Amino acid sequence: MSYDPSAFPPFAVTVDLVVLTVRRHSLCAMAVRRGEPPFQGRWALPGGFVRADEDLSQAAARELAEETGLRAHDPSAPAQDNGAHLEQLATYGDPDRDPRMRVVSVAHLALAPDLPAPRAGGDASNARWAPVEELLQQGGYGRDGEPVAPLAFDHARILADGVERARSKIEYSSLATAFCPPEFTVGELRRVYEAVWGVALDPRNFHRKVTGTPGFLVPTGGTTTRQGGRPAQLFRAGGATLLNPPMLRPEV
Amino acid sequence: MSYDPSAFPPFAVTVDLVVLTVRRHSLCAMAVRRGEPPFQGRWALPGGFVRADEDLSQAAARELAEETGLRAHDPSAPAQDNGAHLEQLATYGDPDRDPRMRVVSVAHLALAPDLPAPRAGGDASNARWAPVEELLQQGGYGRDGEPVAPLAFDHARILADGVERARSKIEYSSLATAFCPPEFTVGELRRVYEAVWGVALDPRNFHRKVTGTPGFLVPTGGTTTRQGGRPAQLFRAGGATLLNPPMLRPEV
DNA sequence: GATCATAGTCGTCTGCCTGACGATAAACAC
DNA sequence: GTGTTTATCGTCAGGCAGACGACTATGATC
Repeated sequence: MSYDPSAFPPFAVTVDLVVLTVRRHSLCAMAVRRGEPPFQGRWALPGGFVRADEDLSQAAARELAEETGLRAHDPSAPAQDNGAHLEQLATYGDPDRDPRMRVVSVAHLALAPDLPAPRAGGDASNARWAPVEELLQQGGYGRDGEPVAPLAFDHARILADGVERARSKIEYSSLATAFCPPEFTVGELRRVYEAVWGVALDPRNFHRKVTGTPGFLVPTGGTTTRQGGRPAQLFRAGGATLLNPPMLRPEV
Repeated sequence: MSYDPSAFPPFAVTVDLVVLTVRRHSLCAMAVRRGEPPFQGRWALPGGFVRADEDLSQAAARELAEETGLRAHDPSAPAQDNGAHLEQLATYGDPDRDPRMRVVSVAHLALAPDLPAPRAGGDASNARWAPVEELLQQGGYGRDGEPVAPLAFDHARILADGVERARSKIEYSSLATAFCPPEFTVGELRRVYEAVWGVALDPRNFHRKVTGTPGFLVPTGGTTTRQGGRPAQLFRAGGATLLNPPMLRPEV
């Protein structure tokens, strides 16, 4: 590794965010509308430049706060301070991914409970939650019948990678609780799995599995009927982060 | 995401490589000795600057070839052309990780079969395979009694992350075959798992498991006695990349 | 050449986990 | 009350993993 200063080309470094949540039983991602070229008017993932004195995770947490108002979860802090889970996803550095200059983007994945309304610098019309299938379908028509343009830059690929990471990670970790409010029921947690995986799960087996995994759920003592039906026990996320044995995703 | 050219600080972008192999029943990583400050004379992970017209994975493959002579496995190509498995690991961008300038390093993980001898620009004394525990122990004494200096920069953390990735990934993927030559026996594959995980596995249960997983192993018809004992069947890696159900790593 | 050490391969048994699904409980709507 | 919805407990069969016995086929040693 030689550091002759003339030997390396300068790069711009950004962080892009795949912010996922579950709304109305479907997996949604945050998208912001680009206000300037290139890809002006198209939807893109939120993100921005890493500052000179910032760590990558700091930059991601700052962007997350700016775009969504969410505080990032300090990984060293105890669970569930209502902050979002934030982790590095992957880095994208194709020379042509930005037409203007060489940009390397360190994508991060954020998982958040369902939130009121997005804000992008206070302008709600330029930020929204959209179902990931809608954002990923190339040039189809959205739910409202409007034609859908693909995401700007290589953001469709980044989003797809983030969704895949989330889908696989809730199998063997307790990360699905990051989509839930601080207190939640087994049924709400099951609906998270169903939305993220896009499958239906047996409520009885799911209940047995999650309540039988030590450290996954801690009962708070309270109950709720906010989902209708018989009152359900409320739980908080337990200390366990790795599930062993894992949740099994039904095939196909 | 605004692109005011005056708004972003310039970064240097490098790739660092965690190259792992299994030698003499222990997990080893490639280390190179630094020829210049900072950390002159200390061991470090191989790596170098990303060039202006290079993708990140291209840069990693180029560095891998330069430092080890290994060709990287094109992920789109069929398995086992004797190239190494190469994947992106994570990106490290702490503002202080390099004392001279702002460097963001995109670390990659490479898995290779046991190789003859390393070469770093043809100079063997400046590159070696070392057991990962030896490289990761901070300021202890190596097997030869010499004091061990920690790896340069944040490379100990990068190596630890790479080792952890490899340990977990061989659980649910067929990646352990990347440590094996094109043809190998069940026992050789088992010794890979034992070296990477640092545990002993039951040869009978292991044999049942790997030969019973569809697509994991394909018999070549040949046999070998290179390990002594009764001749063992030779296998190639099958097409399967994901193991379902996974290999189970014994707890502690 | 018999014996031993080493590896490989095939079976058996038991316990645990999962998927399928029946049954009951506790709320709300009418 | 009746029906609907959701939650929760139980049962049962099949599959897989861990523990481990038994046998096989080579090379090494005496």
